[in-house]
Amino acid sequence: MVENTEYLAAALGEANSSDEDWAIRLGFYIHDASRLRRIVYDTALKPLGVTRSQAWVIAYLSRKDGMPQSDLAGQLDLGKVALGGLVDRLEATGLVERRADAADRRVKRIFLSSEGRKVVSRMRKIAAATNSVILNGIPAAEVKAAAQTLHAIKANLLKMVNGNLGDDGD
Amino acid sequence: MVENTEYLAAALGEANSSDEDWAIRLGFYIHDASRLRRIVYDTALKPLGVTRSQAWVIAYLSRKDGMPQSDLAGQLDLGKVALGGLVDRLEATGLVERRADAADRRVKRIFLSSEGRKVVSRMRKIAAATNSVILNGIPAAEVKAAAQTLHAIKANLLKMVNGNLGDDGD
DNA sequence: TGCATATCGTATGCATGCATACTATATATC
DNA sequence: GATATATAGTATGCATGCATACGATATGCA
Repeated sequence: MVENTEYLAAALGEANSSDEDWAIRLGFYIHDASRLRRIVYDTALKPLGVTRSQAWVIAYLSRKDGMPQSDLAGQLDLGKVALGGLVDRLEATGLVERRADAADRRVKRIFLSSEGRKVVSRMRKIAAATNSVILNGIPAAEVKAAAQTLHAIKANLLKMVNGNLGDDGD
Repeated sequence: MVENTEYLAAALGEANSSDEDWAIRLGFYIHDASRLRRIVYDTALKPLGVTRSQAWVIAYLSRKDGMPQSDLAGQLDLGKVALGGLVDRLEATGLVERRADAADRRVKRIFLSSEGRKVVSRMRKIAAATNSVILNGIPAAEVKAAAQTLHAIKANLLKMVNGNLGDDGD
């Protein structure tokens, strides 16, 4: 949402000691990188007619087809409502299908359509290509280190968000 | 939006070579960390009655009061419409004020109210405290390295998004 | 002077996400 | 078996963000 983090870092934090400063910057960079990644992926996926959120749903289904909506929401860490809306739209474009569960009539299971499967396969190529451009020129060691640090940050954040609800062991 | 990245990384990428794997994970971690940070900050700011987006607007204003809406939108990298909505809500809660520009009647300048100023000062304390918890236990050197890597990634992303529109020299 | 063009902010409509509340259905407990 | 409780999905309404279109002004150039 916000890109010129230098300014905002100054506006939000008063710290200028170098460690504090990097800490504040990191937060903004995470935010910026995420936002820009979203834009880039949305643009890259536009020809497929799916949004990023929709893409995630069908990517997930391509590995675990036929999940109940609630499970899918939990796996993707989305609310039931948000996932319901996504499925609505995916169903409207024919990439996905809701089928009633025979055993539990409350449950609706979500299945990829064959059209959906095609989209997933095109998606994978696009995602791989996009990612390599995004990381262009950055040494693999740095990428790995950054990933590990972010993983630790994510663990801290998860602790703050919930006492560890267990939906994410990662 | 999605937390259990391990699974999705596998679903989206086919690569398992370690470098590729970290590259893919990094993308998801960026996304997860950003999303969780958002939740954490929203929660922390809730007592102040402002959302994160609103917080950014007033934080920015605390340094550059009286900007025209368009400039503010550009600085915060938001669309005019999105910013207009934020200002609507901030104005409704009395943190901010729109005043007509005398010279150019198209322009409305945004000013922090005294109430808004109070909120900003409380915000700063909350933001600093929250950030230190988020980075708890992570060595300063790692934080700095991650920030620098993300900065490079951000630069790549900016190149992809636009040919460098110049709104973000950072 | 006067029209063509650019810019400012608003109006609209779509996609997402959140929270809360509600319906239908299961399950557990007495 | 009957009632209390939990779970699956849906309905609603708010906050954000995007894109497009528009009305009000400004400005540039003939």
